[in-house]
Amino acid sequence: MDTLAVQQFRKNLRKLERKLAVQLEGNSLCCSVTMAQYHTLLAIAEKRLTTVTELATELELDKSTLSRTLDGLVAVGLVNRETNSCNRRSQHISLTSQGETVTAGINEQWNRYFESLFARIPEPKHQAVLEGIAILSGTIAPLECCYGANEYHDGEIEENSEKITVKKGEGS
Amino acid sequence: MDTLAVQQFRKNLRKLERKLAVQLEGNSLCCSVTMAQYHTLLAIAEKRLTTVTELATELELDKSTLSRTLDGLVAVGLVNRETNSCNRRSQHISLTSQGETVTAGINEQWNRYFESLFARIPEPKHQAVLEGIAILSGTIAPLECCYGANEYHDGEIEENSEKITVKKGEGS
DNA sequence: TACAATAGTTGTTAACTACAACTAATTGGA
DNA sequence: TCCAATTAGTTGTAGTTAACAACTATTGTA
Repeated sequence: MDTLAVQQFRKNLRKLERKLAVQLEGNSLCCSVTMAQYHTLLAIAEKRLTTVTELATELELDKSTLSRTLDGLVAVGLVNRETNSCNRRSQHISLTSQGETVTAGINEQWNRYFESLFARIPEPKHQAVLEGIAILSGTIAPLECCYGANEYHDGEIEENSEKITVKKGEGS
Repeated sequence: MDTLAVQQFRKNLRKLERKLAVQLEGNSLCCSVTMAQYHTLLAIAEKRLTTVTELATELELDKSTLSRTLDGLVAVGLVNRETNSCNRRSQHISLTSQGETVTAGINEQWNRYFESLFARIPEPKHQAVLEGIAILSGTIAPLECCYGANEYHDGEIEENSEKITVKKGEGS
């Protein structure tokens, strides 16, 4: 795997990443659920009956983050959150019937979207797209902190600032 | 393209999306730039000399969002932001030499990461991954609002709430 | 019983984003 | 020439997503 191919791959992945984030996620609100809610609904639909901790592990999010996402979904009646009577610390999380309807609807919409997307890709290339995403999604592992080498900024950035960000709305 | 294949594809893409967002982006901070800054630096590096509007178009972000991302990068000396003397409304945006160093370093790190990632994928599958991402990143188009059909929630969600979210830190 | 572990929530902070309203500069007519 | 429209960018504000730390409540264990 030569560096040039990796460079081009990174560029494409970056583009894909931005498109997923900006073009698709940006529009998710119009379907009445936010992207976090969408991911959560689909994860619950898959498990059918689950817990906060299990969902957080599945989605690789902090329990607190998930707890609040569930707050929203429970508040609008898409998710049930019932104390487990066998272990009153834990909760049964499941979709309400309305939640199932909405999740099914969202699924249908996205299926249509991706069907129309594949319709714009030449038939012989379909397999590469399907397989490529499957392999990649199964292979990506957490990036270790400053993977490989980080010498370049130890003496260059740190001396200018503790943190490369700037408080908003406080300057001047 | 049958629906079952699309379902599986969506599931994988969703997994990839989460991994990119949570596992990789979540760790980007430790490399001294945030993910938004990283995307912006790379876009500037590609253009070499650009403007706020051009960058915003390229990254598909609002000008105001980009303006603030640039604030941060300028504040730490990675980006130059100079008024264009020919048109004093616009600005020349470019990397400082330090910005180039940092960007090159980030590139190197990510190249190493992806090289190690490809090392974990069987050789004959490399082409499918490269091609699949390239095709997909070139094909994804904006999702039209409630693409296809949205009948299912017009009478089901709206009657329960104006918005499927809940104000945080204000309830009871 | 006291202590540790587990499950989940709340307080707080921060990054990222868009939209609306704004300033400043430029362009194009009347 | 002067005024309106356009263009470039910034600032105010608010919403979504997320993590970390500290907390309550419950269960398990020595």
